[in-house]
Amino acid sequence: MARPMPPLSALRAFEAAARHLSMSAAARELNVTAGALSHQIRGLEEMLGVRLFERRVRAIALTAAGKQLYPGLQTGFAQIRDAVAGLAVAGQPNVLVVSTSPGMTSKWLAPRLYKFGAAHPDIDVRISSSLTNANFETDGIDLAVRNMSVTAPPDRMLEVERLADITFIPVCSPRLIDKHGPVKTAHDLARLPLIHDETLKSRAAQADWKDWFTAAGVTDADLRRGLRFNSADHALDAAGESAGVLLAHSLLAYDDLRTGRLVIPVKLSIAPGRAFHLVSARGRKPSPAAEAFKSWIKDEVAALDWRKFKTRVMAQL
Amino acid sequence: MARPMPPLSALRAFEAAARHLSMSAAARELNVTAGALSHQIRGLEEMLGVRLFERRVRAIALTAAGKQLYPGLQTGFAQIRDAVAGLAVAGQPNVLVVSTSPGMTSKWLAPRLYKFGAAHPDIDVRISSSLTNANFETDGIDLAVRNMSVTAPPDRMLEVERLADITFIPVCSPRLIDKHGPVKTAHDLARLPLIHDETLKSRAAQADWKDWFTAAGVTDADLRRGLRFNSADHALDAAGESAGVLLAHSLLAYDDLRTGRLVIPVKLSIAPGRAFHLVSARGRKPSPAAEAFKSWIKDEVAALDWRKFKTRVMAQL
DNA sequence: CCCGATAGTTGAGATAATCTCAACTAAAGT
DNA sequence: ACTTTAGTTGAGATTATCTCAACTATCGGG
Repeated sequence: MARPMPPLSALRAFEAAARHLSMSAAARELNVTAGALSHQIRGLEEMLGVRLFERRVRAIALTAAGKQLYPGLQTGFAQIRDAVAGLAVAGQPNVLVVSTSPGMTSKWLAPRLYKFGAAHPDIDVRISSSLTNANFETDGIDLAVRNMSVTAPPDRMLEVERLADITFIPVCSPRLIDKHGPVKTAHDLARLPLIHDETLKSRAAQADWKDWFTAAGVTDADLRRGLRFNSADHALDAAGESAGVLLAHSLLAYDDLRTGRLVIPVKLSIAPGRAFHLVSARGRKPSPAAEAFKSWIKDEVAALDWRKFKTRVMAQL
Repeated sequence: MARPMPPLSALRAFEAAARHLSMSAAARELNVTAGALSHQIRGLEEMLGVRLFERRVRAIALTAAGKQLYPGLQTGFAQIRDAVAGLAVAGQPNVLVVSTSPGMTSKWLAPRLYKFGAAHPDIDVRISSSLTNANFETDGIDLAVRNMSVTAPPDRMLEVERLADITFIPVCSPRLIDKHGPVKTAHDLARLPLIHDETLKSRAAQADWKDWFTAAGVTDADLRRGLRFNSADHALDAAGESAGVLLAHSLLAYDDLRTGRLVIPVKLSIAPGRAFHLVSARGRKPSPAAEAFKSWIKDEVAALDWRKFKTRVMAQL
């Protein structure tokens, strides 16, 4: 026989009174009068058909039924409070929530965040990683790093600062070249297995292998073949595993290039007219944590040494 | 900055709508109009200062904030409901309350309970499903099926019987293999999207992908990526939908393997030294219903045919 | 022993939270 | 093109929750 659920406010009244073993203390906690709690609990007892408290004149004690009911309610209400409190984190002054793509997160930002942490031990940075743009109004984020067109019209709701221009460069594992023989020209490259990074493909025009080969004057490359990924980090990992040659964001490939895990087989690039941008909500006063982060990330970008990875930009798209 | 607690009825409205992803369905469950829920949730969003749902004209979807808030509320309200329900049935001789995890419930136990009902029509089995261990003293349960270490020290308050050893096997939809190409080795598997089942992660050491890849000799798999679930049934459902490859409990994956919805792409497993156990309160005379259930579930486990799903156990953790 | 303080209860009425209803928008289905 | 459906919104109705005041009875201090 299933009982109908009693009112949640009555259950909460009981839980608080059981925890304090005092109507008065529970009333203070819940900002109501002891009379309110007394009514609530009496009503609960009538509905459930059991006595939950033994009343003494100036004290209350749990009955066996009350002892049975209390722990599950205590845990349940605690979890509800924790869930609400967990959401509150986003508004805390020393918590900074930065939204960016998984590719940018795992291939460039995450490996550097320890430096920010060292420089600003008082600031707790949380990376909210998703393939779609997070919403400043609804998703509790403070800042975003986004891949956007450099000619995008201003959005009245957003402050946007250009951070790092994007070029697309072919990258592959040196082991791929060992396996397939020397690669000197775009034509040579066309016979390698290709990897396609299709991040954003459905939402915005992106440069891809077709653009690269066209700019290089190669018209007969078979672009249907090859692995396709919808996250740049997965595509870069596949390239690192010799799965093929990837047309990669230079910034995201940077660390793998620096370690030698990836090389640039043909030093020709295309510039799609896009850049990573720092984005925040217009009108919202930027917090010191957000200002510190912006300053730090600009320094990190400025500190990158591209001299060993220069390419000739064949086309400005 | 701690937010004041919002009204419980608003949180309940949100939880029901989030669970159904439908205002109409949630309204039916709560016996109110969709307009009532719409007002409650809008008020909750204003109070918390975040959007919890993205509104489409005839549908709603959770925002990131909504996804963050929902699980804790869902668990919290489930525990409150269970606590009230537990009070209702305690003491009824032909009611048997069995506590276990949602994964065990929906992926293995529930599909078989009709057999127990057929064999014992006089016994009313109630499954109390939660992610945390229920308490025999307070939660009104008669028996539990728990994932425990096989070397756990005896608990003076509990009778514990080993039921079914746990191995972790990689499983995925055959459609994932169709999409990504042949998977023959652990290295091959490393490039598939991963699914992480984080049930129990915060409470007990669990085997995970890191353990599996390490045992397989793969040291460069990127384990930060992939979907994460805190309930095995959700993880298995995602795997069935081709979201990736999951390191699953063999027992919980059994039915999906048997039907072919899931396959084992690389037949390598790890054995974490854990097993499902039957647990009851020591000192309490076991009821005939509990004895019948124990006997039945042992028979069900013994009847499983693993011949088609053999794997090589790479490591005993 | 008396008196004041304290904790809990109870009934009546006030307050405000919650709900229904109707009208609306706009996408989906026929 | 029309109908159906899901969700939203404002206004007003309903009812759950609350306060208040009066009460009971124990406890502690003088």
